[in-house]
Amino acid sequence: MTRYSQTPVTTADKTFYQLRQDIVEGVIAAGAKLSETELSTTYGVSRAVIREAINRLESCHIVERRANVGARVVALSEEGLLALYEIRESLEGMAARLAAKNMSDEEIAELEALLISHFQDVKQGESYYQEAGDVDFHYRIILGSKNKHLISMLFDGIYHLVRMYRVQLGMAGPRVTTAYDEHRHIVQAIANRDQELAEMLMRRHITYSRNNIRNKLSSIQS
Amino acid sequence: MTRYSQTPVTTADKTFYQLRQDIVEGVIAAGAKLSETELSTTYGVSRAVIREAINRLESCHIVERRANVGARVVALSEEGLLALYEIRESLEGMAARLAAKNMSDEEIAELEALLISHFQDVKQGESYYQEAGDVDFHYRIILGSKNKHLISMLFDGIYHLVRMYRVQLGMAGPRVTTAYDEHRHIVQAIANRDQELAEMLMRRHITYSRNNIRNKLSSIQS
DNA sequence: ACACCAAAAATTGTCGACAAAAAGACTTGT
DNA sequence: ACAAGTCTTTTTGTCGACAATTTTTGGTGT
Repeated sequence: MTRYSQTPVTTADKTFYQLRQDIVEGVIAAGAKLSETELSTTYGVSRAVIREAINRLESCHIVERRANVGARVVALSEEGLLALYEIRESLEGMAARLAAKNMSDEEIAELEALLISHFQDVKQGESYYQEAGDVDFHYRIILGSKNKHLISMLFDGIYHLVRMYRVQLGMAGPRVTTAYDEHRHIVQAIANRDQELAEMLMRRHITYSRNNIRNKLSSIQS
Repeated sequence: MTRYSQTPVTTADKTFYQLRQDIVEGVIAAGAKLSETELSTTYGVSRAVIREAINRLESCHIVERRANVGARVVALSEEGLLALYEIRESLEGMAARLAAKNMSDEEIAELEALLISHFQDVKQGESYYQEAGDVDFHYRIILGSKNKHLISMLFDGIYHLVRMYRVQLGMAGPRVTTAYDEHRHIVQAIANRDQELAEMLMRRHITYSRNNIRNKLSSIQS
């Protein structure tokens, strides 16, 4: 499988990945200030390395930086999450459309196989599907778009932010069986090379997730 | 008007903007290697500053970097440009949808006024419309989406790349009068708060541009 | 007590130097 | 003449120190 994962080579790479993980997982709290000197001692690297890592985190929209002042981890908000899902609807809808056009027959076969293995999991009542399975499914379609920018925007940017919300606001979210059906129909459309339908179904699928999340959020807040 | 333009404050900022401009305008050729030491003498700043600038250029997908090897300006290709337009179709379509939902009545009025001033230009046969006017129109709608990520992706990323193609492959492109009509219909849909239609018309508008460009490119190559 | 200004402390921005890795040049052997 | 390996050179990666800016602290006057 052609996976999309750059192995870290330089220490700045490793520090960037580590920092991103620590922020996404909540080890470093949302909204917290990132002191360069403090982080450099914590992670045992020079300030230059920390600076490079922070710069890259800024490009991902995981931290916000003000000149001569410093960087803060972004604050999580309901509207922020909904904005992310608007992007996802747009970009992943297009990804599904392009996947229907550009995926090889072999890749589609693999996608169908993945779906079947998920079906087994769902039938056995495993909750595996919820997180990794869902992500894997979407990953394949995004990769199937064969559009470099699309892939990078979603994998390097949006997805880490989405995960940050998922982890820190605790949205594992069910929707397992219904989501499975939606996935199935999307794959079918892709297999039929029906670009319009693939895009439409994907957009709906994400809109549903979005509404599901919004309901949860408002029920928590009330 | 709430414009989207960060004024450079640190020298790294300025160097980044300067470098980006020089690449977009072709002063530094597409595909060229970016030597850190060379650039630091050319621009009269330290290597650390150059490195930060290059890192930010990498986030914009304007340069590609390989660890321990160096950075190169991206190569321009037909498929690369078409891929950019796929993203634009998706993202700006969503922007138009969100603009129809989120723009204030005042902003919409300003947008209509802008359109009228463009109409004057077109009637007088001015070619002003082609570049700045078109960009301004799209900018307002993107800003009108009120989606931070959407705005950043297009303004900080895609648009500079698109301009790089325009400048270096010399695509000023006519389509003036037809594009004007398309713009008019889009504004009308936004004014009517018709989200579906606004998105659809914007997507068509960009698809037309895309096809126009593709025809030009293939006619050049043949 | 509060507002305002000035000095001190802390933090970010920039720089030059050293370490590590890659690219190029040269030698050697077949 | 060509290939492989080694040494040299060049380039990138990392580090600590200095400069510039912001924040905090402390004092002064009203």
